[in-house]
Amino acid sequence: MSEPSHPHRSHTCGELRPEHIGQRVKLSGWAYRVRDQKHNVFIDLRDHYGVTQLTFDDSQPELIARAREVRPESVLRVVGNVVAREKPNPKLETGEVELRVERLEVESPCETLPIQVQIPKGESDRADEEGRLRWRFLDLRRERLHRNIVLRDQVVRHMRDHMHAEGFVEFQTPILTNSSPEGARDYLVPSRLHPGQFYALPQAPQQWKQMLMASGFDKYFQIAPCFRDEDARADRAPGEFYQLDMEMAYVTQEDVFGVIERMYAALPEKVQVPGASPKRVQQFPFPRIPYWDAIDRFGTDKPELRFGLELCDVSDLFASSSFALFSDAIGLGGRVKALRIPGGAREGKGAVRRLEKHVKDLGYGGLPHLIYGDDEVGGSIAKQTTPEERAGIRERLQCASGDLVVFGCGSRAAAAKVLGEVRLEVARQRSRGLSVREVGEVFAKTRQPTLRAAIDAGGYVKAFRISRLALAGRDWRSILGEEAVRAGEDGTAVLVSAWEKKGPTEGPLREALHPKVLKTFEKLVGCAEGDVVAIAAGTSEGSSRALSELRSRACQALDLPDPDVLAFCFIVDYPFYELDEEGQLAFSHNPFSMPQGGLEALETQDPLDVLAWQYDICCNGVELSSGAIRNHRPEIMYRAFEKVGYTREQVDTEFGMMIKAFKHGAPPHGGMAPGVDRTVMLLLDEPNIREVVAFPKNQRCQDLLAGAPGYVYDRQLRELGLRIDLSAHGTRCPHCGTEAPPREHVDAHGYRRVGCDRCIPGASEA
RNA sequence: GGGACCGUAGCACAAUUGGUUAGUGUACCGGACUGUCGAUCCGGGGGUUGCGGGUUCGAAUCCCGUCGGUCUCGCCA
Repeated sequence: MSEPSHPHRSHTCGELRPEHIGQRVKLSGWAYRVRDQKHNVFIDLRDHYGVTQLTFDDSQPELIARAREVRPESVLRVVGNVVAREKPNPKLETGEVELRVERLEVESPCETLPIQVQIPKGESDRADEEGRLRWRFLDLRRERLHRNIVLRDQVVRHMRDHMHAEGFVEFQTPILTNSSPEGARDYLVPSRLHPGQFYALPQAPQQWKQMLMASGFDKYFQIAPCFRDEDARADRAPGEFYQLDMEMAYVTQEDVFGVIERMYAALPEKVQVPGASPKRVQQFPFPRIPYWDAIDRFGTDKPELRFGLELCDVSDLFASSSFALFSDAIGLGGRVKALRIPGGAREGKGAVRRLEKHVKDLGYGGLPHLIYGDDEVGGSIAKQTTPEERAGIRERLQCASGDLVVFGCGSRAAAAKVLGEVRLEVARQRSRGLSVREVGEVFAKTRQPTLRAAIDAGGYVKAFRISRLALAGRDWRSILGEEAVRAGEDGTAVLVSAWEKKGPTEGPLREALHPKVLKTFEKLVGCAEGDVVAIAAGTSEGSSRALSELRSRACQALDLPDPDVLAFCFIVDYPFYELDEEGQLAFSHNPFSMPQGGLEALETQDPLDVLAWQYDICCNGVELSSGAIRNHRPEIMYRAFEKVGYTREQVDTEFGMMIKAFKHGAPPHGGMAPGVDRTVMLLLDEPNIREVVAFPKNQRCQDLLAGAPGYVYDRQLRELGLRIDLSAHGTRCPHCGTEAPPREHVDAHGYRRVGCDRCIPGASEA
């Protein structure tokens, strides 16, 4: 048989199927797992496309000897024959065949791995954040991260396709530009040709897209890098991130919403996460919620709409109350708001304390609450309130026995905000366990017949847990469906059981779960007494789909956020101004948005009542973007800025480019800029933005792989006319923290560095 | 800049809550094994418990400082 002629491969590692049996093929890839049985050696060869099992036997002693020497993550090139497997592996796409190797070359051997690409049993792929960043190219080989980056491409591609299909033109705008009017700190780039002057990296291409509108391009978009020197969050990358930046001329905000909601509504079907349950959009068109409505109902301007538990205004019940905390707040023009947590009292005193601790950790004073029993009412403010007031609350909120009612008071926003935090915390606590986990290991040897058949055919067992569903006196069987054992149409088996101290109550799951592995399972899934647990076995997709269906049913019945649902909304009618900490009038959002009512509103209304054509898009409690219909009228802009203390001259100098453009025929225009990274996080259920970025920075904005930021050569600084002066940065060495004033040094390589004498040895003083 | 939690072998985690020689898994090295597939079994090497100081007869454990990590408030569209 002739050898495949391509120097590296004839097929990929995800390609071989039974129809290739008998062919002679060449594969290249990484040695993923090596299973050495001396007389038989198996190597799983992995590339971007999949995994193929290579086999070696002792008919060729020299070959198998070399196969046994192969170290994980070495790059191999092999030639061999595709044969059918004696025992297929349903977990691999190529699992029906294997490659009987006849030639093996180690193209690029791998040293001992600093982090393992194959995740060891019982370990998390999230462990050792620093090591992951330092060895990012290895981390990126791991299944989940590799998959995330590929899915990110699908998201970005969908965004591009959608925007083009809607008639938008893609642009690239300057990266070296000047400081823009957004509020964050700038990254500055010193200019060599103009010593002492600086470029700024764009915080967003805001000014440029408005220039393009003034230039007549009508519909602009860009997958735009944005640079902001601000501190990180779990969902906010430090330094840089990407937005789908878009802007349109001659539009209302509804025109902008249409483009964006069509893009997001189509996204879940364009991006399928392998092995995960599909996402669906809760409501289309997306609800438009006025800013103050969102605050009043959810206590936040980024409401989580996947479950109810809305806040209720009870100010009228306490207007003349003898309970001073509430009546004083109302007397000062504020509100008293209440949130009913159904069954909240049945979850024990610990649950109330946890909620109280949560709000205290966030800086609130405490959490006044009432506990409604069959007849009596308890709780922290039971003694300070009258029976009439407590009955009024019971009636207003339709309280049942076992409900917990928590209160917030203060200004309209403050009263709602604390309850908004409680609302989210309740949902967080109650939805613990809802995420689907792979638990195949526990059931590897089960003899439960339905499960056994499904595992053998599909290879996967997954599980989720509903916290305390069986405790709350609810009929969990009717919520989830009658039978404890089900076989789905595609051969997927589903087992459901409530949980007691000793384990599952239902026979089938008890039978499937060997007593020896019960503890392992309980630890893995987090089962506790009163929980209800569902497991499904079959293919990766089949088991996910079956569980997803069950879970959605439970979430609906229990008022929990369904992990498979995307609840988008637009928040509209933001206030144009607000008062800052010193009580001064300030722009509440973007100073370049158009006030509703235009110049007349600015002249005649109380500034705090003026609304802006300013909006946000949120999903599942996460802000994806804000945007606005812009203010393209210089006279309105001067007046708007005047109110916050800017003179005409200041506006002209600071925003010269914009004002100039708007004085030469600018179209009405508006847009928004949804975050690309956050969109991907949402779709992939990733809790941290680093999981969807190929080369992220750590919290302190360092790239541990590239070693950025770093010192530069002394001559570079001289060319730029710069000196380093750390006198305003304390008297500690930035490396070791010792109390030794850092000094500038030029080290042996010519780098200009800062540190104490101990940290930069051998350096000569600059 | 503030707060919370964390830091033990390359990596993940233990250490009966202050008590003998700091353990287990994985990775690494060696051995056994003819169909494995997260292989299994046996053996071996590997530790300044982040660093500095303090309390104590005795510190991985308690206290202070510091460095590093994650989350969070401030900040941020």
